[in-house]
Amino acid sequence: MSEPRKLEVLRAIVEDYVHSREPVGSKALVERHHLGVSSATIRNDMAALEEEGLITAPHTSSGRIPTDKGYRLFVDQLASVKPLSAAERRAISVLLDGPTDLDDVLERTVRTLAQLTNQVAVVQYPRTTAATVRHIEFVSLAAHQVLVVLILASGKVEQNVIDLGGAVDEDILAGLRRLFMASLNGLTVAQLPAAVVRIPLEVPVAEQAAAARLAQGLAILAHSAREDRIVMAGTANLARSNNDFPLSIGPVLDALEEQVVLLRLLEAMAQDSLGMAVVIGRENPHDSLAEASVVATSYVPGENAKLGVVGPTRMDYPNTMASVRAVAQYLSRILAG
Amino acid sequence: MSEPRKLEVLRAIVEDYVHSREPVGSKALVERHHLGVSSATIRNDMAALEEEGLITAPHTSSGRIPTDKGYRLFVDQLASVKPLSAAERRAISVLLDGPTDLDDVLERTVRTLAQLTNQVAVVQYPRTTAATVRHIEFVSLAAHQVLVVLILASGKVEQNVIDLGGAVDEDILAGLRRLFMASLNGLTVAQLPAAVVRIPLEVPVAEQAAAARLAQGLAILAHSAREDRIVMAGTANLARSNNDFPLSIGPVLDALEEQVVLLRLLEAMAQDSLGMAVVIGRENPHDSLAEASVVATSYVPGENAKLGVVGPTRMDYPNTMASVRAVAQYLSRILAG
DNA sequence: ACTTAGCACTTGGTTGGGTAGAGTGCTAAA
DNA sequence: TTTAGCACTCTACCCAACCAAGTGCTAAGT
Repeated sequence: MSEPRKLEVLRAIVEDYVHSREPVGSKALVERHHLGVSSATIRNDMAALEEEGLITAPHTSSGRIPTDKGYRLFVDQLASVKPLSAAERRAISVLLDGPTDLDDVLERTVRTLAQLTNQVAVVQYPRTTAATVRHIEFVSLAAHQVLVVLILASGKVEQNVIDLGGAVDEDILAGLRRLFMASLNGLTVAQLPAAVVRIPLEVPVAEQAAAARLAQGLAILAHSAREDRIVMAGTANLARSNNDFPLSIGPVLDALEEQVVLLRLLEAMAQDSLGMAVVIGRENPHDSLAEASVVATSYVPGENAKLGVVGPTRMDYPNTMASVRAVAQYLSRILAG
Repeated sequence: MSEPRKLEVLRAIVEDYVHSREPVGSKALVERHHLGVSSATIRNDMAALEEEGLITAPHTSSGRIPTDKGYRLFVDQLASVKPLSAAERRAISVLLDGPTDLDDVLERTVRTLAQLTNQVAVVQYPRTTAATVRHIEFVSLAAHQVLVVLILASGKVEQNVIDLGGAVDEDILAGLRRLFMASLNGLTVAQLPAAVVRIPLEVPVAEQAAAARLAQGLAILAHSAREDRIVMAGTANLARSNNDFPLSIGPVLDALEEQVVLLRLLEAMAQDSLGMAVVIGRENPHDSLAEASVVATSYVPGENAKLGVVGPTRMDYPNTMASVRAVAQYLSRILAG
């Protein structure tokens, strides 16, 4: 019994099962893949693979399907990265070229990825904890109301309306703005809250109340700027691809709506040497994703903003990984440009 | 055969079917509802109702289920508006009290509504076509790059990074900003594009190229500010409530992701005297929602920003309508305050 | 030491018939 | 107009038989 052939059998099982969604038997295998041996030999190999926990039989005397462990070995050692077709690459570039507004680009990215993979696509917003303050603006709206705008070097803009508690002269507001800018310019979002509380102490008593409110407004903005967000698309694909397995889609939709779960998961995913991260079935910490796999990668090399797809464990890993990687590369190129 | 009793029978059928999800027969009806007549009489009434197209029998000699027309008559004439329970009202106020940042509030609103109705909830952003320009800001980022920020009276902030095509002095940029502000202040978003194109003609030749780029950037922002958006939550409820009818959820998810469909639908929905709008099954223009109903209402009396839920035609209309109305009232109170 | 042919055995899915239950429509009487 | 009764019609369910696919094992072949 040769080790290489055993792995070849595993690969064949994974590929056939992903394709047909039905347990695959020894006879069908030798027919579809021209392994030069008989079905009996394959049966022996299969018994060995089952022994190792890489495949399993849903019922006695039915074909085999890969286990999570089997998929794991497949993606780690057996999957060759298929390059995307020209049509696919064209689709990506067409869909992603255009205005470079962050929201816009991420929106189109997630749609493209969903369409490309026929699965649920998720894109995490670039993390802004390390982003520095680029600009601060106070805009008078009504007598007491001021719109506080915080612009970060990453291009992200946060704003909120606050109440000053009393009328404040335009000139004073402008002066305060200059003071805030001078004190905060270049700080990271993480540093801002600590720095901002000291500012009111430096202004004339008459302006302290207003300055304190502004400071608090900025602190809130800094806080919400640090919040991670994800956008997603393609939830309908989930319903389609799993129409024979409708039981499991509820939990998955749940997990997807609880963005925190997904964010933590993306955060924790370890990437291989090529930067791809794959979590398969029950490897996942969250039970509701027990029958789902996540394929993700960072799209900005330094930071760990990620993007990826969520689909059934029985997914076409090579193609999915190729799509995820390609989209990530396009996106990082666009954001860098 | 009395007309009032016939309607009573229809009401009973709708209520039982919504509750049990199974076709309801004459015998079961007389048992559950103490109508003072025999099952044979009910059968006669049912035959009449079927004649009128208000109910239908899935198969010969099975119970009856309401048709879209039957639901329509039910909501128009038979449904009494049940007040929410104290617990429900408490849930709403707890969930919706808090910061009044627009994004935040709408997000919490949609979650609350989804949880309350166990259906998919949608909330449309307030329309901004009529919003006027409150403030414009140009922020230098890199040598050629400027962040253009457009702030509307509604509190909405749109921003985008544009490339000026060449270096521009800070002072010149400030001057341009004042000019733009003077020309555009108070205009509506709808008027902005026409007004903005004339501005570059009024500046020195040396600044015209930059002014033109800025103008175009603003026009784009105005355009995207006019775009309507919706937020939604509770898609998992769809999977849960329809677990016996998994076929139809794919199309519905599709329609929900194509926000345009939903926006147009909300737009077109006619409201009754109480401000509630209900579209039932095939009354809906879009085929993918043929088995779904939409219950919506405006949450800002003047404008037509709407909020509502999407669910199976077989839904509990009275409770759903009560929830939608209550949430809308809370939301408008919060936004007004 | 592997591989292979052959065979007995297991099992899920499908088909057909038979039955029970729920429900209807109709007729005739109250 | 209502009601009781009855014949009729479905669907859902169960059961048996059967088929197809697949396995594990043994014994023979290389």
